[in-house]
Amino acid sequence: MDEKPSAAAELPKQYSPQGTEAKWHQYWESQGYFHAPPDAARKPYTIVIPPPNVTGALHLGHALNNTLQDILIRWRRMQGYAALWVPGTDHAGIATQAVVERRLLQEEGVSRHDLGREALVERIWAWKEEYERRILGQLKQMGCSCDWQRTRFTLDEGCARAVRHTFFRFFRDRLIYRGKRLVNWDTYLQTAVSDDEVFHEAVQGHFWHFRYPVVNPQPGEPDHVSIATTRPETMLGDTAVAVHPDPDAALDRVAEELQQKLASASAKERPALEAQQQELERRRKEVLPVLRQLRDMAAAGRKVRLPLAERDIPLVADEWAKPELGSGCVKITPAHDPNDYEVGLRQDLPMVNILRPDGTLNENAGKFAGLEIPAARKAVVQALDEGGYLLQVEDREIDLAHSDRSKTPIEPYLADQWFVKMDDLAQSAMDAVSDGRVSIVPSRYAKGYLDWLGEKRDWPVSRQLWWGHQIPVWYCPGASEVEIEKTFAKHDDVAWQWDEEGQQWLICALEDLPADAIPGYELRQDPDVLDTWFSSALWPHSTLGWPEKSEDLDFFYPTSTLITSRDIITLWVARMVLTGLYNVGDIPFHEVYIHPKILDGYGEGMSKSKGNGVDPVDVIEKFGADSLRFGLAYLTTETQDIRMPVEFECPHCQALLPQTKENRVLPRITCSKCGQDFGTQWSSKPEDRSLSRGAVVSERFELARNFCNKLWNASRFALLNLEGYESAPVKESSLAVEDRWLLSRLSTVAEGITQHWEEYKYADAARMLYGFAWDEFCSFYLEMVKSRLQDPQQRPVAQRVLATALDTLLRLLHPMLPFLTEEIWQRLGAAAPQRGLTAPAPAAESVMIAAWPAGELPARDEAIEQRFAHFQAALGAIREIRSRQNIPPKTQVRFLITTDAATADALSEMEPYFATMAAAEPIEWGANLQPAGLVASVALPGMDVHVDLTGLIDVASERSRNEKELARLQGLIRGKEAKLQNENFVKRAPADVVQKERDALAELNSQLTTVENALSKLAEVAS
RNA sequence: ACGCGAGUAGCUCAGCUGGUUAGAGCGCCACGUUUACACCGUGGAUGUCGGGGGUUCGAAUCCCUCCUCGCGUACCA
Repeated sequence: MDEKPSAAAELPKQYSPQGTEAKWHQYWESQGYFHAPPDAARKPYTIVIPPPNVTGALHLGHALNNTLQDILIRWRRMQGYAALWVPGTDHAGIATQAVVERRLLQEEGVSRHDLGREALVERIWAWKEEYERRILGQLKQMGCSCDWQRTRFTLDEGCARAVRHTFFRFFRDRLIYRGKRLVNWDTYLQTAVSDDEVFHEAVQGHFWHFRYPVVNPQPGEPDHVSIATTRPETMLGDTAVAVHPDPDAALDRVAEELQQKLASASAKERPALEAQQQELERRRKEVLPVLRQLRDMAAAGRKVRLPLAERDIPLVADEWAKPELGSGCVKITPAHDPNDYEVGLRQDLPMVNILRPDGTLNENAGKFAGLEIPAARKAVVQALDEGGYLLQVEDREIDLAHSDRSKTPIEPYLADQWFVKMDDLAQSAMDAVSDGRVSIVPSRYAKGYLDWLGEKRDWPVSRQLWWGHQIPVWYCPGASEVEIEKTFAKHDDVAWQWDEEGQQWLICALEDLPADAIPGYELRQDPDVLDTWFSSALWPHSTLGWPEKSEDLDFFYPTSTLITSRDIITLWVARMVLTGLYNVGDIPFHEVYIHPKILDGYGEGMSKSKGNGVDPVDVIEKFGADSLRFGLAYLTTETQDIRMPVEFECPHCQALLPQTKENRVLPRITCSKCGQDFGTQWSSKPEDRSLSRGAVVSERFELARNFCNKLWNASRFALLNLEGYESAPVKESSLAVEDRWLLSRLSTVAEGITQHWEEYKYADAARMLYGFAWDEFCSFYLEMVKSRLQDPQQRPVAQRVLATALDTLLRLLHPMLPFLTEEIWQRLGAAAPQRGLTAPAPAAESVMIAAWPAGELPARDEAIEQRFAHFQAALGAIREIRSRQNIPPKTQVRFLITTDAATADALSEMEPYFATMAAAEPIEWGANLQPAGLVASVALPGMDVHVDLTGLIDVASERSRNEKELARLQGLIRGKEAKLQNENFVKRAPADVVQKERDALAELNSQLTTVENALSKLAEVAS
């Protein structure tokens, strides 16, 4: 016969995600499912993507972040919300410029200054185009259901307008100001960076002790002061030496604190504290008198001689000098140290800057001018030594500040910068979280947010870069206020302030001003750009149309949830809250969910520079996007970061080679299996680059891949058995036990998953679906429905339930496994276009827009679930006996179950399934039955299962098993008895708990009897 | 130094509003090709729940303390 193969028959045995994924993404896009216009008939659900930096391609951290967002968006969309997910990318000012500059230098030997501003920015735009395309492509490959029509970029026109308006409003409201401040200076990139762009790293350094001579020492006075530093070259910028104004009181306070500590110290801590105490006493005797003298000398306006610079600098009395440390005196370099800067302000000291922006010393450094810092350091130390000023050098580990972007040491540097005043803005953002308008999940992260904002440190927003939003301020030194007013009187989009420090007008405008805007003067725009977080801070409202009036903004703002990682809670989340409140008058989002970080197998964060980063596309190619998504969701628990051991996959033989700290940065690796070489991301030489590249993957996605395959095959089974399917309402009475059980379980699971999504319990949801689909749907339901599908009488109902159950399961799985579920949904649609039990209806054209399961199936039926549990237990017992007795799978066994009448009744209905699932047939079931002949037994709560072993028994193994079981039960019984004999327990524990223990004991005793009986029977046989 | 998190089976992790006989996946052992699936099936072994103290009738779960690891923040003349 020439049969036409059905769609189902073509299904391969293994699910292969390659090919199907791109197809469905295209389909969804062509159907317009991703687009979410405002829709008054629906409730809004909005997420704005944390825009990935266009510095490079996405890694697994992004994959996690975006998977979690897509799961929520798909789920809410199915629930009927107008679910909008706004995609986009971030220009990442300093980071991107640094990457491109480095590239230029490496490949063309060209610096930004060689190229010029315009050309460099052009190059960065080209880079941005390339990586934006790559990033958006990656997101699509992952299945992200963003509204792609709304794709935004923090440097696009809309964002530029939002930035302009915000800056202008800040300026007008005097929330933004310009001033000389000590900033973190990156001498490599030649820009200021914020505290948050700085990381600290311990390096080996030295601690130098110098002496500064006292000018004209009087008899009895010290002739020098001793100071110490880790950065000797800064002494050229010293403008004072400080001593504590009341060293006696300060030392007393320290002594008192020490005393307190000692009082509560453990024996182990005591010696160290006592040593400190002794040191303090020594200080009192030896150092304190000198400090008193110096304090008095400071009060008298005395000076010390600064060597090399040959300047006289004052002794000042300031609390910053700690009498308990070092010599008790400290050099003050206001222009190059944050603490000294504060002292400088307090004491009204001159601030001598000794650096040029490029990190070389300037003319203030005298003969050291032009040297780079390391060279200057050496030269200064040598000169001091030669002059007899060097007292001592110690080796010391120094926690040195580095720029996050250039990885070079940060120099504190005095520069003109723009700042945003944080007082009220920060307070508003704190209030929003304190009063619960914005809630942070998990809540423990709220503390860091509040602490950080609580410091209310002004936000330095200017960067000496070329890639970013240029500061919309024009300088005009000469004009009078009258002239300015005359020019701009009719413009409410221009505001101005007098800059006292710079002796010039600062003119801020919404639209660019021409250089000749004020007749007779030349305006010059500030060349700096804004901190990249300035535009990111506006992201939730700028992407929805602000500052224009916009339907989108009205409908979708505030957004629902922000999903991000913990390291940008302050940098980004806090600032979005404050700008949202300031610009729009409302919070930007109701909830912030903070997800775990992905670490490698050694517990280290993933990064490009470490070489342990994983490209999600590698994972997708090996395991499929659904496996990537499910695997990540499965690992997203509330407290644990995600440990992800990383492997290279040999491109020749597919062997997985564990990544170690050593091999992960090699340009070429030899496969230990096949002996062939392959390349890595570090390959740069032509001979390495020509090798095939080994993908970097992790075996932690195998669980998800296997799960997908399992689902695929379960569906394959269903589809193979849906031939001749016809939809019709199914009467409840025609349902089989397993149908009712499965439907009850589906209802329970649907509720559970909904709850988990509401609470961001990704791992719980994934585990629940994994367990349900594998252990219940596949291992039990499908096995049980097999025989009914063979029976023409029962087949139609079985098919209808099967189609409906699979339909529901697919919808529950879809947010996590969009591609696989769509693939099956479409095939299911071909085989069973109308589905449903009470009122079959045409299935949705795509699972993506199908309704989220809620209340459509019969509610949970505890009785049937209980009954089923008995069946599963009995079946398990028989299988266990078969296995331990080594009974061949095809050999039929007979069994007997003693249990109460109700359970026996329920079990007897399941008779056929014992035959198909355990090759076992019942002898009898009921109360008070005694097994005749030789049996193997398992005692279960509420029932004993005996399998007739005539002619089969392996006595020895049966005996040892039973003896083990006997001992186990006896142990449990002893524990329970002890508990129940404890009067306190019986008296104080709640009655139901006590009763539960009594019941459990009775149950255990009955199990024990069964085992004892079995053993005595075995003894008879043996003798 | 302070704050947060973690320490549960060989590995990676659930469980922690106190009351089960402490679970899962991988790995391991045995059996198995039963017509959806070997990316599979059936069964099994494996844990003084980091150490010590306390609260309680009862602690993996609460409190104190110590140890180890990770992260964050601060300071370091």
